[in-house]
Amino acid sequence: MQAPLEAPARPRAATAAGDAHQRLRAMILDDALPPGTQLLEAELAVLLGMSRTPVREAMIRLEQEGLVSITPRHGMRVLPISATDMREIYEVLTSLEPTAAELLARRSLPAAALAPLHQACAAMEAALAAEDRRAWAAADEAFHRGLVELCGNGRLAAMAMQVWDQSHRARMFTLNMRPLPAASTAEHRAIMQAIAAGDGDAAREMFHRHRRRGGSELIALIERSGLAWV
Amino acid sequence: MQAPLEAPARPRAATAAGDAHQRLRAMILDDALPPGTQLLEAELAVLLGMSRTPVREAMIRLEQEGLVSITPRHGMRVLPISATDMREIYEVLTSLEPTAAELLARRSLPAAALAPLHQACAAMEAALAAEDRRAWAAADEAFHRGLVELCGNGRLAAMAMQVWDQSHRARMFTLNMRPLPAASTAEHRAIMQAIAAGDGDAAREMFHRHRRRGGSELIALIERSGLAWV
DNA sequence: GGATTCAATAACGCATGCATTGTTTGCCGC
DNA sequence: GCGGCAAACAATGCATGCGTTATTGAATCC
Repeated sequence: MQAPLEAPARPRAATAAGDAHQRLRAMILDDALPPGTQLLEAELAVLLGMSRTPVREAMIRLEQEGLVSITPRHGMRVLPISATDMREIYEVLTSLEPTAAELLARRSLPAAALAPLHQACAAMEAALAAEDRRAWAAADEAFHRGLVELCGNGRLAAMAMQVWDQSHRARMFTLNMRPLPAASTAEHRAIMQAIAAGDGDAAREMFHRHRRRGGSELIALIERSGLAWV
Repeated sequence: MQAPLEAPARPRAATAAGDAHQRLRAMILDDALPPGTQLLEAELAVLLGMSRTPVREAMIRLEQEGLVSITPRHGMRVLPISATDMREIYEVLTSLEPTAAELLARRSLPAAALAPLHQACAAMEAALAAEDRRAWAAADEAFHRGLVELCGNGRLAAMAMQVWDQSHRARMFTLNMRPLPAASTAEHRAIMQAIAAGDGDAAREMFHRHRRRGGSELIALIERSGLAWV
């Protein structure tokens, strides 16, 4: 986990540009390239073992995804997340995810289609019992990803995942600063049941409250731990 | 308005890539490059008077904005908007914009800051009286843009504008197929007043109903006028 | 001593060339 | 005449080179 800043060897994408995008994105989310890191095109080209052209294309994608900023003579800078950013992100999620829950509930999918959500809930409960925060976070992510991906609106899903990614590091960082997320786990299960029952209004409402609570907790944590953060 | 497919002369961006992005985006939204249009990198390079490199970078941006798709040996294709796309887009807007209205209402900005919205409302009412649909659409866009830009959440604003752009052509196309948007105009005014009064709940609720009605009207129109559209 | 200007340098944006790879055309067998 | 195969072609993805321009550092002036 403390490898000396090296490009992880992954299943290569078909193109060097796609490969660069995936690998840089992974390195940013894993904190292998911590916030504030500045890298020039040429440095990235060496790091990734390719020329500047595909690196540039990857940088453009990462910039549009809100993970880095590009400044002409200073290369690419991994963006930190401030308390303001977290507020924005949670406002967006508080808006989009309850909508996704409502849409999903109203889709009346066959019960089998909701299996990923059931599994995520179970994994969350198991992780809570084992007090394994990392496993809990993974299950939480699986739940939220599954929810937006199943809701039947690809644009909504892509947007939710985009801000979710932006806040990934902050969630990982605060994970050990929070009490065990017992309430949150129970809320997921309740939302799950409302969706399975096809109760769109309940699913939306419960998710809304879930996000409001979770968001304010996280933002409070971040503000307490100092600004200009992550 | 029927120029023979030529790059419009605009205030040039600092870089050729940025210039290409702006110009292509404008040409797509203005229907100078109609949906389904396929253009190879080399063709775009000639059209825009630059080499393939900056064109490629512009294409990547446009693809991430959901305006075109890139297929390796077939170049860039201007994406059409189907009824399904419109449903997705309006679901996203129905989620994000009421949130923006609520956020804006709760910001209690000085009254002067809401001037853009007041002006947009007035322009909409004037256009309605003059039965000028094009002017009405412009004012409508100004209102919605102003709303999300003033709400204090840049991410939300960017996301809303992205899907707004995606549906621009469809709105323009259906403009003359709809009755004069009298109800919609009145709703904007009412939302405006709720925002000015700082009543977040009312603003959100009214906007929610506004979008639901407008969305279903538009989708009905599109479905009636045949699929695989725009 | 500190600020300013000019020159050297470095990074970038773009153009271009090449190898790769998918597509298409033309030919052959049926 | 039609389907299949092979060769030519074309578009792309990437590497590379160059001109432009911002930045840095050094020398000079106040």
